[in-house]
Amino acid sequence: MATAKNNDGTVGKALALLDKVAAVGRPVRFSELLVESEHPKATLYRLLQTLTNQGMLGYDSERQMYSLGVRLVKLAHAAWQQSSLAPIARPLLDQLSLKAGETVHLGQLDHGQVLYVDKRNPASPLTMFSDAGKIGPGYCTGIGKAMLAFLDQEKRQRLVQQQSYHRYTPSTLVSVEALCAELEEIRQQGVAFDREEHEANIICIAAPILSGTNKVLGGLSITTSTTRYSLQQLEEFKQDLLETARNIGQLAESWHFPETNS
Amino acid sequence: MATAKNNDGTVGKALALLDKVAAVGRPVRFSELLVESEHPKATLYRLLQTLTNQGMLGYDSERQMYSLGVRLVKLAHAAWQQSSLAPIARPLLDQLSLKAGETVHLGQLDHGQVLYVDKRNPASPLTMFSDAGKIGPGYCTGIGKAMLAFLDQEKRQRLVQQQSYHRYTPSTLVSVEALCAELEEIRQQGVAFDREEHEANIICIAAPILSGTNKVLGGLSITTSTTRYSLQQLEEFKQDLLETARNIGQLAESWHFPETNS
DNA sequence: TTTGTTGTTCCAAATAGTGAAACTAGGTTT
DNA sequence: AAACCTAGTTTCACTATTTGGAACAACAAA
Repeated sequence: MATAKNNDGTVGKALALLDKVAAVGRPVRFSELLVESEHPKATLYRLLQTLTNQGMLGYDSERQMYSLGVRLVKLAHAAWQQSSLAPIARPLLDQLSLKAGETVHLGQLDHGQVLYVDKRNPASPLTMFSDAGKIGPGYCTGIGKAMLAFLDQEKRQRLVQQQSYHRYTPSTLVSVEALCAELEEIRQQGVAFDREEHEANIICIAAPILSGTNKVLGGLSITTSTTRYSLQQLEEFKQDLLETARNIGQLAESWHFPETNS
Repeated sequence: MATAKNNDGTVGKALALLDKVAAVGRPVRFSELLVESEHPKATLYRLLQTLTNQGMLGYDSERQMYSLGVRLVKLAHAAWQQSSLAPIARPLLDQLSLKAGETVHLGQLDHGQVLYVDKRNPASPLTMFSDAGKIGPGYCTGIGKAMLAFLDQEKRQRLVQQQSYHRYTPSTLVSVEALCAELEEIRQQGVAFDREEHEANIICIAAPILSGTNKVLGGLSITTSTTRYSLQQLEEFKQDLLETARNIGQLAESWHFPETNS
């Protein structure tokens, strides 16, 4: 849940508010925001006004509803392009997904969670949880575990502690100890598996994307369902997966690379 | 160029700065921002700090470079989903693009320009933010003209005046008069054509998406190249296009609908 | 009309933002 | 190695902005 504490003055408050509107997921009334808000009426009101005439929020004056604004979509386009691995990795994702014939995900670390930044699906549309901009848990997805495993001790420790450990399926790892052991295993194997830990029947194999100095830049996975592949069969993609991850890392290296967020 | 004047205090300044970083399009140094900034060093510095630890900017401490942050990508996902026609229109776009066998664009109006919010290309499957979030000119694209044509007199007048009228190709309309005449024509026909006005060899047919009260919600186009279709042949899609646009309008109606920005 | 919502405006007090200037850390020149 | 840049960070007194209680408007329900 942890979104931005109120440190950075007005800007912080404004952005927290944006998050709140985003979290609601639909246009929302002033009063609805007010009850959950810690701000007094007037303050909240002015905050909303500011955001609205900045285009970060949209306001439907007939229905008196606030929603996220188009300016965000524009900004995000730029963000996606310059601050994610996605544009760099694009051709390589295409290639990998084509070769494997399965869905490929590209993710980055964001406060211990996985932020999916791209996805490639060769035709057969499995319905599952993902799309660019979506976030997923770190402790029970292939990409999440792969990234966590290769962080340096200190960061890893911190992030492992702050996972929320909800038991999505019977296989979900729900303790710090279990996760740490798993991460150790992953470090040895070089790849991580999701053994239906997040969603029943969905399995994947994942690898971290590392910089030249072994900083974690992101993660890459091949996802499929148990009706089509077994975990053993998935392992056959290991070499291709690792190679692609390595290539993406190198490409990122030679370009620009904002390291992933703690 | 016109984004946000410095009215709304600190938040406004912070967001303007975000835009600036976005505009550069690559990671950027403090000093580089400083020379273009009207703020004194210290102010700019603190602004950047605030944005950075809010996750709106990323900071690479080794290279001392700022770039847009991942938080934007998350927010945008939500924005795209709740504040654009895209999620509603999705299945209809699929259908239309499949039927026509050509690329389909979905756009909304944003300060007189076209904000593309989705795209469907029958050959290569979409990736979300790669194209969503892009902006294009209003006066020389199919979608742009279709939307402008169906605005009410007053808004249309204002937006037509503030177009930038750059001559992209020999066919580009570069005067208020020419554009107004064209818009009149479009209103009569119900659809707009892009006759290689924005890019050589690229043509399209476009229709506005209207609400029940005839407010402009967005626009829809089928794009192709002159090597494959003539304008006359494109016109054959007119009925399908109009029907899809009508359906999207109705769907939007029955859900929520932030009207497009002036 | 009265009462109850919900959204908007006021204004004195408090807070947060400002920016000149001082400082620090690397690197370059003399 | 001392002097001198240049780029980035911190300080601090000053001031403009933000704050929020309370009053106000607009509208609906009783």
